[in-house]
Amino acid sequence: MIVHIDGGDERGGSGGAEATRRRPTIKDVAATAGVSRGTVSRYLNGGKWVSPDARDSVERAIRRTGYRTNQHARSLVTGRANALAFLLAEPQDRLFVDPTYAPLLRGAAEALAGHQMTLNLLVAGSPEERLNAVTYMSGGHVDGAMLISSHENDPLVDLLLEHEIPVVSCGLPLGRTDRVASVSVDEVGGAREMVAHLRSRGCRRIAMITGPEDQPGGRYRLQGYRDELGADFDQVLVASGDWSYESGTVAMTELLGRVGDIDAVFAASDAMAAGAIAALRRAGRRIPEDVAVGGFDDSALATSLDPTLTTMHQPFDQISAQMVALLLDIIAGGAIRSVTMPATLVVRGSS
Amino acid sequence: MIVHIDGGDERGGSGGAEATRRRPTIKDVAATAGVSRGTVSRYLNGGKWVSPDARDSVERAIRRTGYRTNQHARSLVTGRANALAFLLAEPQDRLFVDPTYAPLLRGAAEALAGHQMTLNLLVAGSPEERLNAVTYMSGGHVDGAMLISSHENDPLVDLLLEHEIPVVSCGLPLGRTDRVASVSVDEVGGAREMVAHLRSRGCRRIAMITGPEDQPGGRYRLQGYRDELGADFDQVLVASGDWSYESGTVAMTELLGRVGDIDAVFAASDAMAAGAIAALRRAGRRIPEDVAVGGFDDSALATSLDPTLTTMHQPFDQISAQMVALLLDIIAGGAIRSVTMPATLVVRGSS
DNA sequence: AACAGGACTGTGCACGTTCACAGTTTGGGT
DNA sequence: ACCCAAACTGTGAACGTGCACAGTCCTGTT
Repeated sequence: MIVHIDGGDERGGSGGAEATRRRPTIKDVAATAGVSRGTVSRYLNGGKWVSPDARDSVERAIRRTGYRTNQHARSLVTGRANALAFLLAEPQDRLFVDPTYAPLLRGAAEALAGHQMTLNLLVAGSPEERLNAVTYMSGGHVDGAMLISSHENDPLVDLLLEHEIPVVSCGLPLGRTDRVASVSVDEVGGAREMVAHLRSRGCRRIAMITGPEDQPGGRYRLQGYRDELGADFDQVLVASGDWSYESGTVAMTELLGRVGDIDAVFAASDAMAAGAIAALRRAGRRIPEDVAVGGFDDSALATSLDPTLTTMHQPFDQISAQMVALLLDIIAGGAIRSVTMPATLVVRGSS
Repeated sequence: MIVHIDGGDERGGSGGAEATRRRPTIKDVAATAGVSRGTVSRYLNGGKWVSPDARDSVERAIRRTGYRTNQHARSLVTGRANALAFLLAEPQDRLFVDPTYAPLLRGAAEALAGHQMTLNLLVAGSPEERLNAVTYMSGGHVDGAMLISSHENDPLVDLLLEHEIPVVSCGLPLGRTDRVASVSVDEVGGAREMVAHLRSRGCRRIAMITGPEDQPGGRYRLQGYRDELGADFDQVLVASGDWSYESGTVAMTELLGRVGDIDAVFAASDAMAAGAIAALRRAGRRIPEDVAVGGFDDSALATSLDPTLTTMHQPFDQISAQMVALLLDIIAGGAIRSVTMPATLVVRGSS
């Protein structure tokens, strides 16, 4: 390791110069604007009950002094943090393997920017991290939490409820549907639509690669597949994965070894669909001529595959916007609500 | 969209019951412990100059009251936020495509947990986001920033310096090496080592797929490649990518079309190496018999490829730990320093 | 016995903001 | 001419913590 030092510090004023310019406070603004603290405060919080004249001079004073409100002081008195947590309940090694987190994160940050709020990313995979995260959140750092990847009976949900932290879940929180708000895509309906689409293409032996049973996407997409197939459902056509590319490859290989006449496969994620495509290629099957492939998510992968992937589009931007809206409403005292949004079929080259 | 409402609010106490239990403050702890606020405060901040007796009763009182320190009040008086920013300077569409961010993020969070500090993730891709992020940071929310993906002449660096926000960059910040601290891997040396390795395998026509020229990893890995090859360097053997799998495929296809006798390729990222492998396969080349492949990063991809990927291991956990250490030192008044760490060759099936 | 100094403890103030409340002005209706 | 509400403004508390300072006690030395 090479350590290499550049320059020193620029501290210590020369003589009596009042070098350390204190950060301007609301008092300074009030003084230079010729009004009182109260008026400035009112201006900062919406401008209700402040005359046009006062408004102008306050604005000028803020510009002149370079004032910026001290969030800590504000939070101390209001009790609000003006921040929400983006809470990832994923074990360490899985962090960000799911390509769906990025658009969710981005959408939430964008939606929040309009409300003068910010996003704090918290990772709570291990029990220790869970505790840290809850301590942090209940410490007043955050007004509420967006729970991103919840598993069935996740102790995190109980901890959040126990500490009375407003929370909205992405996807139905299995087992606790009634106590926490949620925004979810219509998993069952989406899966049914994909299966119906594959059937309309003439496929008759449609396999499925599922996600983990303890997550809503894993459970309900399988349910939709089963519902739509009805009497045609056959357990031998189902293999399970963990959302990842690799697990898609493994599951597809397993399916091909088990069943000879598969003519379509519906994977519960685009990544698994990509893995399945790789396995199908290796087995010499043509896509979509021999086997049609359908995914779920409409992630960036879908268009960069060869062939491009038919998949169910999840409206991530709307989902995150809804999560923010719901959470802010709950924080403001609103009721716990749940919102379901439709997934829409996007037909591409793989079917 | 289906909206569906469950239950109402549980507000409004029944009669005169003092229902809204105020959060316990340091004063309550002091009262139940039978000591003064000062003693409790001293206990909380290291326990220096507090007697064993007092220590015990404070500890008991904290447990009994369920006290948790109010970070906002603390920050207001100390001026410190006890949080660092993880600042991603990536345009929206590229967010988290780079698999190297996750281990960095995780490592930083872990290193920080030991210091009772937390991480705030900020995304600053667009000019608007840059401004928001800087406003947030200079608002006192954060004590310093870890700049993750810096590009040459990124205006973000100037903004940070201008607002006197302590910053440490991951990778040498092109153009401003002297003014901001940084932790970087020895890009040039690492690239040379990989090229030397490929040569030691008997390869003579070693191609390279580079990253963007405006990022240190893009620039210096190419320089190492060029340095090591010396007189054997040939511009026709160089194609450029953008770190992504797809760009690796495209670059490799381009190289194969341009040069016939390539017997090795060094990709500046594992993802591009994976893309290159796909392209080589498609062209009927065997790996490593016909063409050896080397990557850079040693990301999770490397071991899940077929064949497994020879690559340069980046010590992400050490890098993030160093970034945290350097940043905390700067915040404490230390000098601006830069640290370089070695990348180590990991030989696997692709060479 | 007086004293010095270390170990510990308590108190008042400051941090920068919001909020409730009490004023002051204005304008319109009686 | 009077009054009342609406529109605006200023002031004195808090909010919960850390820190400087002034104490008090105890132990060992002169």
